[in-house]
Amino acid sequence: MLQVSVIRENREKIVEGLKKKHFDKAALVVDQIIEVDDLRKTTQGQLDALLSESNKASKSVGEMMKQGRTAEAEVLKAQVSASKEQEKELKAKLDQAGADLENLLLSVPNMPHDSVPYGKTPEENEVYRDWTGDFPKLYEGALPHWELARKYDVFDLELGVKITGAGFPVYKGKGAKLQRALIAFFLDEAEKAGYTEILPPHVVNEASGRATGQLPDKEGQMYHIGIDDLYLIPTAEVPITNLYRDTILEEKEFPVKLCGYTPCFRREAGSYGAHVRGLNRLHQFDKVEIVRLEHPAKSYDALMEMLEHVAGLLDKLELPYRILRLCGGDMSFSSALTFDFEVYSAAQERWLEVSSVSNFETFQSNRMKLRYRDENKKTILAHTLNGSALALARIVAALLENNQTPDGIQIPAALQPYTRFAMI
RNA sequence: GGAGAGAUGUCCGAGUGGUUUAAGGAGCACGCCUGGAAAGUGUGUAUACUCCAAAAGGGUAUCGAGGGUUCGAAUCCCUCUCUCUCCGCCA
Repeated sequence: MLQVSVIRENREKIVEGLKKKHFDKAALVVDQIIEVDDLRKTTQGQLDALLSESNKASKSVGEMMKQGRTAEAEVLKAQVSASKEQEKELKAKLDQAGADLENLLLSVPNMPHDSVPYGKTPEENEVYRDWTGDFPKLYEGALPHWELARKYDVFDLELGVKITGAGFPVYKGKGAKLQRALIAFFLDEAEKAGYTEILPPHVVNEASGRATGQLPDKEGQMYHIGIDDLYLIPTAEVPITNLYRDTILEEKEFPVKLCGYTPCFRREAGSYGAHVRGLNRLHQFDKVEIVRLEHPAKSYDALMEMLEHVAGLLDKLELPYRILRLCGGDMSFSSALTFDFEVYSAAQERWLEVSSVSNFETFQSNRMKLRYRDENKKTILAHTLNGSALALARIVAALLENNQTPDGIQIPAALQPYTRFAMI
């Protein structure tokens, strides 16, 4: 959520920037925001003045009563009573203006960073760092991972359908151990990089979903538990970032670096088709997430650091990857700048998105009231960032496919201490 | 699930309708004192919105949340949320 003060001061720049996000109503909505905010301000001024008078009068009533000047007190009482109606009206007007303003602000996506390329579709994303190494050469008869799963019995989608539904895989034997190994590996690497491990709840309340930007706009993407009004988390970003909702940090507490493993639940409504076979798109998958809270002046350095952390993970797993800078049209609603990591899957002959690293600047912190106190004791919104480090299912797909040999599937050296087997 | 108690500032804690402008204590910050420290002592120490060109300084709201009664509510009433204790159930 953008701040009204920022919108007021940078109207033209914001309208222009939001074009990148294809938010066509930008000019109109920005004008509405300013108009409603003006109304809110004048109304509050009127109400405050009225309340101030009532408060003073009430105090006088108390004094008069004490001194026994009851007749005078009664007159004053009647006066204050009379102004009540007007107070009520102004209060209602103020509440309405506040609600209208909130709704307008919630409808505006984050301002993209200057470096974000124009473009609408994933094809228009910019290749930030291409893969310069070799691509795996597979032997004759190499299989896609869903065939490999059958051959080596590492996961079973049909069993998942039986007990839950489509998109909920059951991992088995070495397949299950591989999941566990990857989670432990990713968490250990994050710890080495200075991230504190968090194991949060896997369901969150509405306030949390709102703060990180999943609600109200992306309601249909999350599983909702109606009986208790809770949501299954689509990513650990939601509970972990929300640990700091309604918090004022001291400047010296930066940077806050957190990581956590959670399963992720996504309804993925409407995304069915040729590219969703096997582990490519699931309703439940495992992921280790890194989250950072940063001083605004340092958030882009932090973003680059996170980028290198994720790159390091893929290097250690010996997977070919490239980094994309997302264009305005492919970025999420709440992000200011996003880099995606894609791993090349040789058997499918396509790139698979395995990580997304984003700077949200103040978009989330404004919604969640996450601030810090600067040297002048002023409270200022912090910047929030997060990235997948990494999402498991597609990493598993790529590992199975790229490392297959006629004798089995080779486990990368870095992972073997965790799997305690070298081949599947 | 049943019964009871409770929620006050950074923390502890007083406060049952009007100098509460939230007592007192602790913590923290700055100063005095000291050779230095402790002790002592003084001052300060919430958030949001808003007025003012800015600063200084005002106004309004906030005692778990929302509503109500009243000229006036931390205090009385209603609804909700959460926490604790005991019992029941249970990994």
